[in-house]
Amino acid sequence: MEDRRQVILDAAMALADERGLDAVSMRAVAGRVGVTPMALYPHVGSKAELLDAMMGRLIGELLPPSTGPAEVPASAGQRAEPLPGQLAERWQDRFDQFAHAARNLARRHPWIASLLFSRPAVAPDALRAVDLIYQVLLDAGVPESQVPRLERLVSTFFLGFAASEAGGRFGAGPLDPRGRREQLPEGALPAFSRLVPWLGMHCRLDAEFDADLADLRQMIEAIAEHRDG
Amino acid sequence: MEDRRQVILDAAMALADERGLDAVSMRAVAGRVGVTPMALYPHVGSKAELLDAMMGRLIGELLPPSTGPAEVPASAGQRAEPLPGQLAERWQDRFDQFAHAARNLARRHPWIASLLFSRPAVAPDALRAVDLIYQVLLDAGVPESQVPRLERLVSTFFLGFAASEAGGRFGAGPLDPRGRREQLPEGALPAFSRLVPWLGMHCRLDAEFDADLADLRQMIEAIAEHRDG
DNA sequence: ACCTGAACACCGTTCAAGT
DNA sequence: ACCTGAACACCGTTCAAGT
Repeated sequence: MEDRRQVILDAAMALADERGLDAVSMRAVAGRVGVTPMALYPHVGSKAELLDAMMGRLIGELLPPSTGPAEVPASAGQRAEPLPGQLAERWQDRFDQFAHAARNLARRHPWIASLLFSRPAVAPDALRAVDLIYQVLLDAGVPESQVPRLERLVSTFFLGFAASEAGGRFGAGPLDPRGRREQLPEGALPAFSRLVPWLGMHCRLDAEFDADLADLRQMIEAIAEHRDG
Repeated sequence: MEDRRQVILDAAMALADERGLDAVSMRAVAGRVGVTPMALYPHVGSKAELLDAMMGRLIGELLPPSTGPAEVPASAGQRAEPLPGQLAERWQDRFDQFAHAARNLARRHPWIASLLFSRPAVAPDALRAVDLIYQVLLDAGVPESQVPRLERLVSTFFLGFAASEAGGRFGAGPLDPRGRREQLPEGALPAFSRLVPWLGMHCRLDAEFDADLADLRQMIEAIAEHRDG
């Protein structure tokens, strides 16, 4: 009985991976399963619940193997580079581990970013991910009163980066010939002219992400140092 | 002739403000203008171009009055708290000014965040916004080679925060009774238990945003100080 | 030059009916 | 218990036709 549900989820995720989130319609998913659209409803409730379930599964893949059965594991499909079963000792390494796992996941399943922004991640595994970052921040020495706020800051950046990468916000960039700079009067962009040598750099997003992580770690350390803030 | 286009844009933005981005269909916009759906196409090209134009207008509202005519200004409608015509002297103040203007705009028009993530902001005014942040970072003493990357880091956070606020990601929070913590085994969330006293804080998102800005400013200062990075 | 109307290929979801 | 088929109220967009 739960078997049918997993098959439906598999089909929906495959469809999202292959043809984007817009291609995930109840009709298309049903077609892939080989069934009438209406046959899905008893199993997934509605389209919104289907999307929530897809999100929950992906977040589960992000985490180290659970100690308890939060959700039935994916029946088939590639498990996408989860965190290593053994977490690193240093908080800095755990921070980078999680960040890279999240970004790699988002690159494999680009549709997750827009989903995460559009609905509260209330799946059990989402809470485990939050708890993982909480622990990183506590181990770094961040005062307890600041930990929840910093978790939101950091995960907002991770999500934003993933969404930007997936949605193409970083893609074209200000040097794109279609960037309509010509429509602006001379001198309207004073800072651009000074920075022309550096404006092609964002093609190397891997290096950029690493540098961002280094800056965020430094920020966390600074907050941990003067704990009176 | 351009008059009709502005009327259509007004209708689309009003619809988005009142009933959300999903309510902006070509048919609904046309109905509001008092015309057949197909009458829109000569003026706005397609739905995608209509959404781009809406985004361009909103970004224009964010900026101090342009020195050149980047776009015909909004014909009617509330102009939503743009930056003051006179920009602050200190980069810290300009940083906060811009961040607050962006957040207030996103609260007034919650649909902009999902739009910004889903298509590259290639409107002329978007480049002016990027240039404004470039200038702030340069004035802070950030090395030129790091400025474009830091602009993306900072604006990614701004956008992510706005999207999270608009989409409800911060909303329910981990203390929400529907947050299915009960489904997790005891001890699965070790850090949560230590932080229970602080988990209600995110209801005061205004204060949280200010604290985030302070941390980001500190990060920028740290990068400016050892310029050898 | 500008708009209309019918049409095409889609949506999510309800409801009564089948087996 | 599980699935189907027809229907309802929607989409964006094309195309030929009107004025």
